Amino acid sequence: MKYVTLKDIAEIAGVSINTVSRALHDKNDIGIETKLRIRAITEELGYIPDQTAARLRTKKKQTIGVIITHMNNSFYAHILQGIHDAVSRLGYTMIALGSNENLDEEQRALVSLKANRVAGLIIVPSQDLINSLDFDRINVPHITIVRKGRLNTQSYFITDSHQSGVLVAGRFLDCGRTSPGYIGFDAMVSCNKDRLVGYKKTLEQSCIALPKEATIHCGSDMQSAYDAAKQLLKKKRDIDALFVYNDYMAIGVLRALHDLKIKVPDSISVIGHDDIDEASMLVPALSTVRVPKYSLGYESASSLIHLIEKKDSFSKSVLNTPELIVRET
Amino acid sequence: MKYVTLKDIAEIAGVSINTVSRALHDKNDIGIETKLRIRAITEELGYIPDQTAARLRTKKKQTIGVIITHMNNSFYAHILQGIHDAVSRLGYTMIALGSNENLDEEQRALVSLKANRVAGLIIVPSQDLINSLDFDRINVPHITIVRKGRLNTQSYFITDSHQSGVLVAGRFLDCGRTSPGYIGFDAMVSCNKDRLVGYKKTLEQSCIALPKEATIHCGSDMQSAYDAAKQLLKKKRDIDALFVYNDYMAIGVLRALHDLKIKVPDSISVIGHDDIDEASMLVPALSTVRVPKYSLGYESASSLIHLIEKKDSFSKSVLNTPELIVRET
DNA sequence: CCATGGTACATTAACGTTAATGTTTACACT
DNA sequence: AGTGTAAACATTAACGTTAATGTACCATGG
Repeated sequence: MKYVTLKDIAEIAGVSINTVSRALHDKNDIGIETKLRIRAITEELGYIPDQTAARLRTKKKQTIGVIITHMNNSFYAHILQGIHDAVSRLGYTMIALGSNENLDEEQRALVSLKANRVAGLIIVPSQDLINSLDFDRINVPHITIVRKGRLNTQSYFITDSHQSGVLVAGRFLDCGRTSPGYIGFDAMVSCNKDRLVGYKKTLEQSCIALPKEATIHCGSDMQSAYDAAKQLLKKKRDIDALFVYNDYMAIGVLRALHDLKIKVPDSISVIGHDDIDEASMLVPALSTVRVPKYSLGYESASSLIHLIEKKDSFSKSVLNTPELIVRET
Repeated sequence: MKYVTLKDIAEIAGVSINTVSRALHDKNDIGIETKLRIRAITEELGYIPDQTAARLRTKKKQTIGVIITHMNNSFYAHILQGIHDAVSRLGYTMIALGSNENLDEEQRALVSLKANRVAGLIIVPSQDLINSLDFDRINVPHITIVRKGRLNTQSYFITDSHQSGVLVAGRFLDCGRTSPGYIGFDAMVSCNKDRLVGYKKTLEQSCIALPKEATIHCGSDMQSAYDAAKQLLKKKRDIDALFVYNDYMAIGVLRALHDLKIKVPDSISVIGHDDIDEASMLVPALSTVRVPKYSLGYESASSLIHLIEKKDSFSKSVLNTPELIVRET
């Protein structure tokens, strides 16, 4: 409740506040025995420095803000872990907030993080890219991850979504599937768009069409995906291969197929995206596209901090290469 | 990069810093036209108050720290959402960190949060309760959730784990199961212990034993649960009912049973705990015990803030009643 | 013996706020 | 005219730090 301050320590030690500060920071201009005495008192009182006051003074902010879309998708849990590890290794702390794919919450999160004077931001831009954050005006160092931002101008760390589409299409072609479908997320989201393009083009190179009525875009929760899958397969029963935007949604899709009594993978093959923890444990185990979640977080945070500290005018865009993981679907 | 300050606004408006502050806070002692002029300038410059500086001055900290064990279990995502909503409705912000069920990380998280001068803490105590946080020494208002703390003295918001065990045992008895098993988490964790006691006692009241070799304790990740289930069922093949510590682990257990070619629920019935999003979408859909995740977070955060602001010497302990959700396992 | 320089401190100021206290001006009232 | 008072501002101080600057003391050297 009442925190110990430098002043408390100074009074007990009978020295000035500044001397205590110097003693704790191993600065010069301090006698060895004074230093040890101060250290002992500090230890005893359980002093924990007030980082907020220190930051106010030094103008080094040392906090990285993170805005992700979904707190309940374990895909992001791994990314957060990566960010957290990188950030704390470099002496920073992390504040993570969720936008729930909602522009209002995204804006509120942004304001909250700026009010807390974060040194930089890592953002997964929310669904509505037309109206999403105007990155030019953020005026805090920032990068987007997972998805490109609205203007595609700022730095981003994403995976090669186009390549994901290519991989999945290739797999379906190898299996001799002829009637592919796609269950995607909001059509404007960059990674959704890129995946779809890579998927469709690759299919078309082998003269397999992806008709408009075989693709559907829905919300990013399991239930929406469940509903979308049912709707899609009622409309177009002959689909024998389904690429789903992410594994989380694919869980709903698999359930829908089960309820429709469509056998996976005999009647229909399903491939998700992300390779979340659940994927290998599902029955049947979900085939998917693996992306380096942890390192995506770790590397993006490391780069952001590098940018902040070195003040490079960096505009780095990293494309991680995805990897197809074939399991049972 | 460079944030607008009150000073900037004051210079443009040609007034003192304090006048700007009063204008923005709707204080008295300010002329209406001056106020409007200042507001206009503020708006134009996109001023966002520095909460850290304000908190330093007012000594109102307005941040709640949260330490949870698992970032990647969606059970906690819902709790966090509840905390976040409660906290922000009351004008606070939230910093959430994960301990990964690890004492060191838990300690580091605690220090980090204290260094950021949080007003209060919501903690899911980590696995190793013997050595876990010494809550008496935290000296910041705090409550534990989900699990009791080491000394069981401080305030906590948990669900009635004993009752969970009773419900599951009752269900197994109703189905005529005679050889129950338990796949649990660390034996010292309060909710694990309580669930097991309720489960075992209820079974024994109907003269069904829960032998030692039918219970196993393992790590809280899917893979550990998968391994544990395999091990348990190789050792004791006749188990026909399995209560699993949580749904997340149950996903691994279901997969293990599938790999062992044991039919669910024909040969063995499985009930998890938490009712996470995935539960209803699994094939077969997981029967489970539902707990009010969101409201657990919401209510605990509301209470904590009440405690902080009213300075009640509160020692509130809330037991939420769990609810059995019967699905297909 | 006094200037020089180093050691080990203290003092002061600043970060961006907010709260308490001062100050100026205008105007009403006796 | 002189006093009181209220409105509308400014000034100052404080929150807990850290950085820059100041100072007392002692030892050293020419």
